[in-house]
Amino acid sequence: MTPARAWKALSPLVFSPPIRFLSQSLPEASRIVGSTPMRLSRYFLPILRDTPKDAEIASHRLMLRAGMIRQEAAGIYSFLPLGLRVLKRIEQIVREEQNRAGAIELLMPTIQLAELWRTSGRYDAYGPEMLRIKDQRGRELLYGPTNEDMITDIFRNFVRTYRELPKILYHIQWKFRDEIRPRFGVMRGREFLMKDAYSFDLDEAAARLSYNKMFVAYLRTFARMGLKAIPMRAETGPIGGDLSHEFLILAETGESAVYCNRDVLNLPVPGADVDYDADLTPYIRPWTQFYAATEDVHDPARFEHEVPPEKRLHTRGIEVGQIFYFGTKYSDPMQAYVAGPDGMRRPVHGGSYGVGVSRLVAAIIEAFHDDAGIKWPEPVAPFKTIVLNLRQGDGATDAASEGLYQALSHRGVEVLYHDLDERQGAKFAVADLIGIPWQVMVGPRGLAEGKVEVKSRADGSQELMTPAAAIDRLAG
RNA sequence: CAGGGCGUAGCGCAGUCCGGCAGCGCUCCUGGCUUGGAACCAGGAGGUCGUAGGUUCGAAUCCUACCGCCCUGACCA
Repeated sequence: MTPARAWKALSPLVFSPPIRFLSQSLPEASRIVGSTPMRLSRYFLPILRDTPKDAEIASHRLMLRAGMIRQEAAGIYSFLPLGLRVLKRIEQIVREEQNRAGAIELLMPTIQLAELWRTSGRYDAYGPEMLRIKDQRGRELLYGPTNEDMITDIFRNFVRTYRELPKILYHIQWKFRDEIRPRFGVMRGREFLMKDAYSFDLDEAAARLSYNKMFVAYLRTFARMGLKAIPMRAETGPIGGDLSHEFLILAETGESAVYCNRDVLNLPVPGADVDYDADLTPYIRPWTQFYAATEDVHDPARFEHEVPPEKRLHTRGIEVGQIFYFGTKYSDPMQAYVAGPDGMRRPVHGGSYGVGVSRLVAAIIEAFHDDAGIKWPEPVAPFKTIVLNLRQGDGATDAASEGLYQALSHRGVEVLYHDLDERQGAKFAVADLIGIPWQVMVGPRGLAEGKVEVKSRADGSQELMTPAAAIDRLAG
């Protein structure tokens, strides 16, 4: 049947309902996974009242208590519904900024052939932290700890000429590194979700442009999550040069000691309108002109010479991203060559750019929490608002809460409705623990004046307003 | 991997030294009474004491081996 005949075959009668269905479901479908409104009585949120003894740092403790994760083995976790929502939000921000910078998404498998790693010479070089396995035919496989080898293999199979450059390819995939000692929950798990991008350019000068794109994309990515991530000069390994930076967020519980000039904390982040095809150095230079280094590369003499005493900041940080240029490290042994303008084949210059997506969930909590629980920045929060019915079972309160929940849902607000038959105190505690940015408290006391109370989890400020005003505020 | 510690109910723990009915708090279930920061009262459910072997009339407890998990370090997103 041709498309035209198929069209005619559908009578208006049967055709119109699907159209209406489609138009209604489109906004819904365009949302990210798990982003629908929810009532707690139907959700799966296993809150832990006591602190599990295994959890030492705040983020690990809070993720377990808030029912975000469950440990399956050392360094291996299930993401429960609430945790998955946050993970997906972070992933989506990373994705959007990669796309904005011109990177192209693909998806490589978690399992790789040992043979591939032998062609790059890394199978034996990589240590015991690489999980090596065999299939039933005795074929040697491995659970990928990274994907440079595979992406280089993909690239060399399809790209022959400099005319197709530059290219930045990325994926967001689970990886496994059999760390000697996993710890701190998903902060340093063995299995972890990572965005890794790989750039391909004809020479070092071009590679530097790709590097700059990722540099700017990372500034934007972390800023969108509410984080102040500081690029710090990092060790470049055997390649040398100045093209490697680690992005760290400052936190007392961080694993690295850091030294920097306080002024980097107030530098501007490029806006969404940044032109990635233009010269990006004006955006980058301010970030690299100030001293900022982790202990590995810290130079005390330089630090004291370049940074006035009152500007010196020595604290700890959590690495959430890393970018570096590695030249022809993989393209040489794997013969990933392209023809240049002169017709001569030469190895492409590569770089790789990682973001620890699952680690960011924990890192954000380290940056945003208090004694009562998590304080999610809105862009990564599992829900934007939580409606607390303070007198469950009371007709007027139930009706007002339900109405608020429905109205917020219809306005597209991601709302969690706490409709369990619990006392207010318990509901407040849960709301604070799971860190939803806005709490709307609906109780007899406020309703007597026709008001509900909107509370900010971030700063604790509260405001009485009519339900209609609350809806406008939260939907705005 | 080295050093240290821990495996007893869903969670947190006592009991192990000195072998003798498997306990406490929270959670959970039922009912009552309550209602602005994890109330209270009453009743109830829930455990192959990490696994295997050994000693013993008898093992959570003593012995041996193994497994798992956590902490510190070196390593790492």
